[in-house]
Amino acid sequence: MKMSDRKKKILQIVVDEYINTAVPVSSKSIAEKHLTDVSSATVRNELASLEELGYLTQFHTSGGRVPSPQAYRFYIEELMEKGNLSEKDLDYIERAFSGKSNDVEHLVKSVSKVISELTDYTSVGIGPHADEERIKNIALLSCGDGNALLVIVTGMRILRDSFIEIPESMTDEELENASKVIAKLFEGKALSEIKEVEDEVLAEFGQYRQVMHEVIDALKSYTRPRDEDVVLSGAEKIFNHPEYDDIDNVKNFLTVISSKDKLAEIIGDDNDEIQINVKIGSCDDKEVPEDCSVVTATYSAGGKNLGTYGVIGPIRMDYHKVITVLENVGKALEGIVGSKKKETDNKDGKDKDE
Amino acid sequence: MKMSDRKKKILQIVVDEYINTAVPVSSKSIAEKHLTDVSSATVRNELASLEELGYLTQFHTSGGRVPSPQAYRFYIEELMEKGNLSEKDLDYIERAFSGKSNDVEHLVKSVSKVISELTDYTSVGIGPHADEERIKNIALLSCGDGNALLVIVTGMRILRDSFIEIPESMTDEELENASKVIAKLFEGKALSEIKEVEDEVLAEFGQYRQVMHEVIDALKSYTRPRDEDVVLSGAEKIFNHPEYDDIDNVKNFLTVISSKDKLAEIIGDDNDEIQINVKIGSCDDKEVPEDCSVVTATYSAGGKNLGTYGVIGPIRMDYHKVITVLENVGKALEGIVGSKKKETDNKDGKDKDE
DNA sequence: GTTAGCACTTATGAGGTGAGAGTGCTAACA
DNA sequence: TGTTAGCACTCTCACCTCATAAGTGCTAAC
Repeated sequence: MKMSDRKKKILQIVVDEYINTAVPVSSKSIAEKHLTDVSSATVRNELASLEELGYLTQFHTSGGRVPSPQAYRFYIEELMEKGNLSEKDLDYIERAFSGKSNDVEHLVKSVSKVISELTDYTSVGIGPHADEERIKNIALLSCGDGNALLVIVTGMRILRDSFIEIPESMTDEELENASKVIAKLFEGKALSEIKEVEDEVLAEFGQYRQVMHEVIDALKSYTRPRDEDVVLSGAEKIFNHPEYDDIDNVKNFLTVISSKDKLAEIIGDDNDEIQINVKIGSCDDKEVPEDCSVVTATYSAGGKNLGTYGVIGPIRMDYHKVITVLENVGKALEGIVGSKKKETDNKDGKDKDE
Repeated sequence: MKMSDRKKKILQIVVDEYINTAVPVSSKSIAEKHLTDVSSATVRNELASLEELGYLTQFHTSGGRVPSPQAYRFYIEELMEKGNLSEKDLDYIERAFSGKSNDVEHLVKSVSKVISELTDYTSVGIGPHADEERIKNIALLSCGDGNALLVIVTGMRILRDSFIEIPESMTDEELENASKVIAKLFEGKALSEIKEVEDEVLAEFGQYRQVMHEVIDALKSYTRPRDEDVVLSGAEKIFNHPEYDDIDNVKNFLTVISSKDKLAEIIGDDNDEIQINVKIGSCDDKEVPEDCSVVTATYSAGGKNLGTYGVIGPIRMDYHKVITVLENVGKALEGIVGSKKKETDNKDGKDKDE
């Protein structure tokens, strides 16, 4: 069966209406409010046929129709009317990101918060993979009790490990020297390259091979994603949506969002090439809880990955709003981080003397 | 009216029973299960009198009785039977804290997790005030783009700030020297003492006064409590308790626990001298949400504050279990951190050369 | 292809009922 | 004076019924 224009129009009305009201929509209301030139009976015929095509479902015979996941997908891809945010919202984004430092933790938190505030849904953010970050500085700081703190600074991110054990015989001065050597060795390297230079580096450290081993292990550990990189914002926002008047839904939802692992899984395996990715519960992705929808975007600026951010909420989500917010936040980030990047590059150019 | 022994006994039965079953307890069940030597009518008379004293309330005439907050308080102070944890639980605690590093973030997280797992309630932890921490090491690490990272290491805690701006004219070498001078200046000082030495320190830095200003500001900022210090564990655990089958209660609860500020307020203003502190919703503390109860303990080891930890849940809480867990975790921490402290002290002694 | 009309289905809410649980009170008893 | 049996009273809860409203599917006519 072909999708006539009228079918599309009606489907769009159903989805729009349902997103706004959360009430199953009836043929009568469509005919009265939106398609005044035909009768409810005609609409009814169209609805029946849309149902046959898999776009609509009914809870019970007399309950109006509700869009299926397939309908949402079609809506997002073809039907949704484009439009931008209000001045107020754009302003909010602008102000939120002005004067932010280049610390990745702050960035992830504030991006996540902005998205949650503007969309009125719970938002999740996960920082960029550390793999490709290049080491800017690295130091071993003595703690005076047989331990040293390993600090690693990269372009967008400060990493640190718990303490590293150092031999009792190692003096503060030796530690300092080791620190300098290590800094020289690793400066400019990406974390993903550590493995490749491992053997070479170890060879240089005859006496303090063990310390170096620990340092390398710590560095390698940062290429794995960490719980701390996952940020949640606006968990309480789900209560603003009537599907979460039901305790079981809340339970389900809360169980998922209280596990950073699960969140990371849901958000994480995005295809980087898709700018906006929509996963609808159970049908697209078995990690996404049933009855939930996840919309994510992976941001980057100046060729640098800035992490993946998104919104998690009911399938009946205001996709238009959410997608528009995600797009605009992306643009804003690109602008701000992009301009910062430029400054940095210039300075780097000046400073560099190799 | 005086509290006869029998009244106490009956009150204890009511509280115990209600904590276990969450069902209002009736005179009949008390007479049948616990006080077989008197009739339900007698119990009824006692219950009526306990109600008059303010220890019990009824939702409706035929609904059995429920303990009032006052009853819980009395129960905790006088009636509750003491007893220790099972071997299994003690083992769990033991294992959880073995091999932990002295990084405060890890500590707070794992303590909070252990408490939540063992009590089956949501747990909150807040790290120790940084005020009294003594600086062990401090460094400025160049990031190569007009910024430097300030890293501060203290005994129990690693602090770090976002980047600090440094003058363009400052070379890496100068920065390194400044870093060394700063380390010497502040080593051994408590964060709370920064203010006192501020002027003196600034005087030493003719050329790079501005950098020093930023460093001092950053240091001072750490004496204020920060959101990041508050940790939440087992939020989903509330669903294991029937009072949270009600959506409004869940909403209330979730709204509170998703704000780190609110959590800090609830947990934070403990009197340090009280080992275990119980706050019952609205009657003890207006920060604690109504219908909620918060039990906290402030831990310390070797004279060092280790933070405040606790449990938040329904007023009908298993106080005995919770308090026992908190006590045992406290003891375990004291043992472990205490022994670590000793090691550290010895080494410090060796190393010190002033 | 569209429409009016009508029978059919189902949710929802009001109203009623009986069982069950628990209490308060009273009068009798030790 | 404390304890008890007995009984009337209150309140919840589950269950049923019933009327209503909303919405559909189908059919026959346009």
